[in-house]
Amino acid sequence: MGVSLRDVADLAGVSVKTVSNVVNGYAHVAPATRAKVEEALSRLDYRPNLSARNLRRGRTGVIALALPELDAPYFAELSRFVIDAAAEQRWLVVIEQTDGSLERERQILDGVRDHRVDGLILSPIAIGADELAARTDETALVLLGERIHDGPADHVAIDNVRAARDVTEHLIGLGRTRVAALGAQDSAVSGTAPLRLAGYREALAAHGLPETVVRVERYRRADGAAAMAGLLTGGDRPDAVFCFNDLLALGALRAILSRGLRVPEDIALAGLDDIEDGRYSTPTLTTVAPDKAELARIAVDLLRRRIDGRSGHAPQEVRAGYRLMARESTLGR
Amino acid sequence: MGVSLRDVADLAGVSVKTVSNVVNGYAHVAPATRAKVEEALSRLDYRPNLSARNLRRGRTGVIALALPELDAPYFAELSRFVIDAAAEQRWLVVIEQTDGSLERERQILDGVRDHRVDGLILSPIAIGADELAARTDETALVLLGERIHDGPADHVAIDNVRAARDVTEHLIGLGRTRVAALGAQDSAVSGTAPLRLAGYREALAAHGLPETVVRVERYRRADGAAAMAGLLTGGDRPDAVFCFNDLLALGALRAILSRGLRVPEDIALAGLDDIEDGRYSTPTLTTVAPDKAELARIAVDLLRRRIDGRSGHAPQEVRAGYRLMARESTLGR
DNA sequence: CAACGTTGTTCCAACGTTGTAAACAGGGGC
DNA sequence: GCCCCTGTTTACAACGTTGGAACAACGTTG
Repeated sequence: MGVSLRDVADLAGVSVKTVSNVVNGYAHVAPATRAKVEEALSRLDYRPNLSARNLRRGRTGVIALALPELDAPYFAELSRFVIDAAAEQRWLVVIEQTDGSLERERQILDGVRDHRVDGLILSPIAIGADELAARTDETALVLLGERIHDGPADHVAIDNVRAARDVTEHLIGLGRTRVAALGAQDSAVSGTAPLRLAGYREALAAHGLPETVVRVERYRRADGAAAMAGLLTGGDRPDAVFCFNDLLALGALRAILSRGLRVPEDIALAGLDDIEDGRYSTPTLTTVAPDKAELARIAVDLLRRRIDGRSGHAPQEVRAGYRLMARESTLGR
Repeated sequence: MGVSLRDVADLAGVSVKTVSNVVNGYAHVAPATRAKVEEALSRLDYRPNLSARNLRRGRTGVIALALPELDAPYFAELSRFVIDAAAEQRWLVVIEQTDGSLERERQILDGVRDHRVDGLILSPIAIGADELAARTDETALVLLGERIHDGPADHVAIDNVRAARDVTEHLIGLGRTRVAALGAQDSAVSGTAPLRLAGYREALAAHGLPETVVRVERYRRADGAAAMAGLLTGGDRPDAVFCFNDLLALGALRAILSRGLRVPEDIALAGLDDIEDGRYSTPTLTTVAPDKAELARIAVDLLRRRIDGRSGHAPQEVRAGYRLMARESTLGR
């Protein structure tokens, strides 16, 4: 093994505890002693053994971030911010991928128990509020990016309903009347899809326009392309499409362009997430930009409070900001 | 704290060590005893405390993956595979982001996080072979995606020179004669850029064609767009461009299209990495597809060997496979 | 100058686990 | 009936750390 407190203590000619005190910044250490110890510390290049420290303190200094898939750009971008925010608390972040499967989400929620992590930030897809409420484990938990009403855990997200309504209003504001929604899901118990759908419906209802809703299995480019292709072969072609995330929109864009139609002239297109790809597509993609840094910061902050002291008992519900980013895909004709 | 071996032992009426033996699958435990213990284990829902186990065993069960930035799609996709491959070894993966800064790479190599991780997979950008060789830390290390000749550590990558030559040959094969390379770098001591540049040069030289090399600061879409814009305002417009990664290519694509030029009719375009974005851009992007799953698997495997037993002493150099993916951006005219 | 408080340091125990070695029980061979 | 062997179980120590009690040294106060 490496250098231990005992080694340092021997070299400095003091007790192990004194070295520990120096390392931990305990106040009452004589300057001379402190100097001796610090000299020894740096001579030996001492690094605390964190397994031991954690065993003693009952903490691991590691939190888990569980999300559907790391290679979806939105989650990759979000992870980056979470890692950075966690680094400020001197936490390491391990990433778990659920693939959106209920199985995996259960497993992770459950497996958090083997004391490997102090807390968990979960971006749930499949699991329901009731099941979450029923969990016995007491590990700190923060839900990210989904709204489980009156949920059993702290939760941070943007206002999905309002964001969806804003985008839809934007499309309607262009003068489009056949506005489709792409990205509804059958399975999602409590995901964001129903919320975005609700926002879409609110906007259409407010203008007395008819709904067209297309379902998808997952939220990848391929799903967007396939769904869009279906929409284009149908009789009544939409003149605007709100995709529930940017990947779907980019897939849809591809499907539209490859059929010789134009965006935005023939079909205006908008997404949600503001992934970087959408800023460089042709045309660039109108979208909603959640404040990812804020989401991450809040999530880590909530987790810190839960871990530190019981931060009040009632689960908190925090909203992060977002901005509508109008780009080429919804320019007026 | 949670349930410990002692609790289980008390309930089962045996010693702590016997419970430990059952948990660890030790052979010589009487069936009756084993049954009793297992009953108690499940009654109490025992989970081993990994801090304690790791302290005892001198392992943490965690490896670090250090890469420039998680939100570059290539690294996000790669991370996914690394996490999956590590999961098979029952390792958790913590991700560190270097932002390609020498500072951060040093910091990570040196402080490999105290004793927090058993090994490190590093995708280096800035650090040089000499400095790597000089490192004192003995944590297992595998380099990923870069070729440091006769390096001091295990290393896995695709054959960047050959891959770059293949792409360039492909462009030349279309009948293009003014083939530019986009993505050279001044700073990189030993990055992939010089290797890709070398491959490009080999191909051009073989056909007696002139070189055009454009440098970039970093490998993001914005850099590709800016560099391409520069290339287009110059006098002698290229009729084909090999970008050193897909992000650069997508940025370049945007720059070309926004000037009213066509791809591939006016300019054929190819990248390298095979990120998903390039499969859905319009036109779709010709690229080299490194076998990311294989890269990850090999990296984890090399690391496992280093960690387990001293796996021979000579650093290994392993090549992963790749495929040229010809897509719309290089269709014949 | 004795009692006392303050400051600095050490000793001991404990966190939960597992390797080592020793103790123990039962069975077979003499 | 004794001994040894095998199989099973246990006691103990140790991994490196830190909280708390104990203790030593010192200066202050009555």
